[in-house]
Amino acid sequence: MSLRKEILEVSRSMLIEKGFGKMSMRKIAAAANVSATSIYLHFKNKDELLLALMEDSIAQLAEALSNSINGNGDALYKLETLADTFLRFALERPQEYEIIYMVRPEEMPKFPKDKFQHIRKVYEMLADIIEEGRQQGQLDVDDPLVSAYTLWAQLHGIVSVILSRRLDTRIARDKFIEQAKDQIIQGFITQKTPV
Amino acid sequence: MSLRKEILEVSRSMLIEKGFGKMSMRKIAAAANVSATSIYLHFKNKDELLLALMEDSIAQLAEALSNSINGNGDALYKLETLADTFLRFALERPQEYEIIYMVRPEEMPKFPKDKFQHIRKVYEMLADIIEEGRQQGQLDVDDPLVSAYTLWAQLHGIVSVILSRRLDTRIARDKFIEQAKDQIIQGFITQKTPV
Amino acid sequence: MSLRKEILEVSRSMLIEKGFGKMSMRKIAAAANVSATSIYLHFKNKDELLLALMEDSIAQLAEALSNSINGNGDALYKLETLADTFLRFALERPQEYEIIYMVRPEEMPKFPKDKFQHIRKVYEMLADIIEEGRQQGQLDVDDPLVSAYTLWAQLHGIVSVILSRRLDTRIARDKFIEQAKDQIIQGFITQKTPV
Amino acid sequence: MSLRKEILEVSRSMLIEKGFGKMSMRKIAAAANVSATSIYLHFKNKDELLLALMEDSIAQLAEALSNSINGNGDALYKLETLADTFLRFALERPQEYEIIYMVRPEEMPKFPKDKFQHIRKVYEMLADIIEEGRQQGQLDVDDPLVSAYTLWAQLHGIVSVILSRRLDTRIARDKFIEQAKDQIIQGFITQKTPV
DNA sequence: TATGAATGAGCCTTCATTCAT
DNA sequence: TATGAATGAAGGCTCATTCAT
Repeated sequence: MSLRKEILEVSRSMLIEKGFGKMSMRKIAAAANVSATSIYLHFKNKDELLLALMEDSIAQLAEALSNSINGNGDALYKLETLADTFLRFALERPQEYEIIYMVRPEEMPKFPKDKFQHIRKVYEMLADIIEEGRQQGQLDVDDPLVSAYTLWAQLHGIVSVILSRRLDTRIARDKFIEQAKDQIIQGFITQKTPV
Repeated sequence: MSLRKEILEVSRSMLIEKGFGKMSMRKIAAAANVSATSIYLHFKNKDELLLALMEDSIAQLAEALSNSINGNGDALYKLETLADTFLRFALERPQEYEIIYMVRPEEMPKFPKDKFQHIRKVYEMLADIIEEGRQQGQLDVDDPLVSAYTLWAQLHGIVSVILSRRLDTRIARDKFIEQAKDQIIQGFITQKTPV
Repeated sequence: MSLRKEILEVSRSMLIEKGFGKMSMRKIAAAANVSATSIYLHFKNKDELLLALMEDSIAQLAEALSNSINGNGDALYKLETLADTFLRFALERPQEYEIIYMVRPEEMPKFPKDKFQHIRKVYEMLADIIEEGRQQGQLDVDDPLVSAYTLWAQLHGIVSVILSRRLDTRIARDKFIEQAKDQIIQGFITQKTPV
Repeated sequence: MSLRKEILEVSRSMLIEKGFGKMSMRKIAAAANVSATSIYLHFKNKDELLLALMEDSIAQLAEALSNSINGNGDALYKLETLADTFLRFALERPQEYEIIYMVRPEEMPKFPKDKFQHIRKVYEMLADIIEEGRQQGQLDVDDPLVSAYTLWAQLHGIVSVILSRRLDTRIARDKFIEQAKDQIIQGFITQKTPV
């Protein structure tokens, strides 16, 4: 494996296990069995390394979502599939997922916007499907792009509560996820007789 | 103002602005115009300081939510009010809100569980209202406590996307919030003719 | 118990258990359930506190030695008794004993010489007994005062090896002590036929 | 000179002059004209630095003792030579010597036992010589290994009193040493007519 | 592409001591 | 006699980064 990849992999684990503050160049170097200096041959500095990790994670999530809808089914079915995929990705590969949200907002400006094009594409894919559902009368939404964001946000909320371990110990994780997913989707569906 | 309060206030800003890792006792001391040592007269160490901040924030959110429903209205109305209050609190006082989620999960064990009783009470209040709505046939939920958590989680997702500045610049914040809120509530409502 | 005594007692334990470096005024205060400031009402500073501890210990050792020889027996017997007492005191009350040697030499000048008069008296008592033995032909020594110091020094060596845990684990402590004591005394005794 | 050696040398002085507690990494760095950080390139931490100093000192003492007996003479002569060498080493190079006893017993467990093998070898050399003297009828000892330890302990006592400046100002240092040495050796010698 | 040596800045924390009460 | 609040100094240590090789 190339050193670059090795560094990324080691960093990813460390980032998740110890948090950004305790992910140190030294420790990464030690874990990758190279000198600390060597990291700088591949990444300009710690921020760039983090950015590379983010890009990677975003790309993977995007790919997972894309792959999961292979043309089959109507808009609602696709939406459910996407929600499923999103939740599964986030919960099965928390490392990848969490990194996307790891950069603190006030540090975001440091990160070049064009790196987030990938994620925009995902939103647009979501918006397209929602728009499709709207036209078919299945979904009751106002603005599809906004809805894409609300959908993602709600799913992120579910994931976030679990990954940050704020879920009550009295509550079964799977039940929580199922119920949440149903409610979220329900919020998008056209009601026959509006309340 | 007491030094203790001054420290808490200064820390709170710093915690939000720079994150826990970069919130340093020295900087807090400097900002509060006291010696670094003095902080230790009021807080045993950095962790305890963070804990005090968390407790504070949780208490304030709990109070805001409690105050907002003053007996008026039916369950659905109360639920909408609570969602409103939650979002307003989080977005108007992001400092208070964010601190609640600032402790990274892997560091959670450091923090005594009993400090989170406060937050449990909030969940139980939510659950009670949801149960009330269920009995009145307004809300269609399975397990009220679980629903309390899914509600909170979805609201948190909305807040989280905004505060972490992941919202697309093309999207109007207010529109996003309104639409999100409607969808979330919609997910709880009993459908006349189930789809 | 007077606070002064309480402080002394607490300090003594702490001094032995943690060493001078880690015996802190704060910790002493905490252990004695008083404020750190209060210590300064009884002792000018940390050095004075240590000095008080030393004086105390020296006085106790001196007393133990004095008491042990109550006129009975000849000089050799007295010498053996003193050696016994010395070793027993040091090994049974290592706290008291070690403090006597705890002040580092380069810090000795800080400590007023007249505080060590007590210990001089002990040496003089030893010298007197040795002189008595010399006159009776039992002991073969050159200068009694010098001999008092060599005796003490050798005994101290034995104690020191034990207390500093440098004794080989293969060696039985009691055997070591017995053999050492015999050899030391033997070094003082007049040989019938000098070698 | 290599920085490692420079650090060791500077530390050694500081350790003796100020004691372990007041020997600070920063001060060592300053005295060696390097940054404090640089020390950590050569020694993992303060304890390891102390350990390196100890090992060094032990090795040097062991070597001095080994070298001093070059096969010549009988056991008694060798024993006297060793005592001489021991005392001279300790008093001429007090820094090297004192470090051997500088680690406080309660901190000993931190230090790996196998580092003290060197010193065991010295004891065994002593024991061999004593055993030789016993077989030749020159020395009257019970257990040679125990005797090796008592010999060392007695010599250490002499050194200790001098280095810790507890020797009475009325007493000539050289006289004290000579007399002590004679008495110690005397304690080992077979008495023609036992008393 | 890789490294060892080096560093300045910064970290959390503890300390002995003082001062006003 | 006692204290709570405060502090300057210092401690061990880790960090991201650079430079010469």
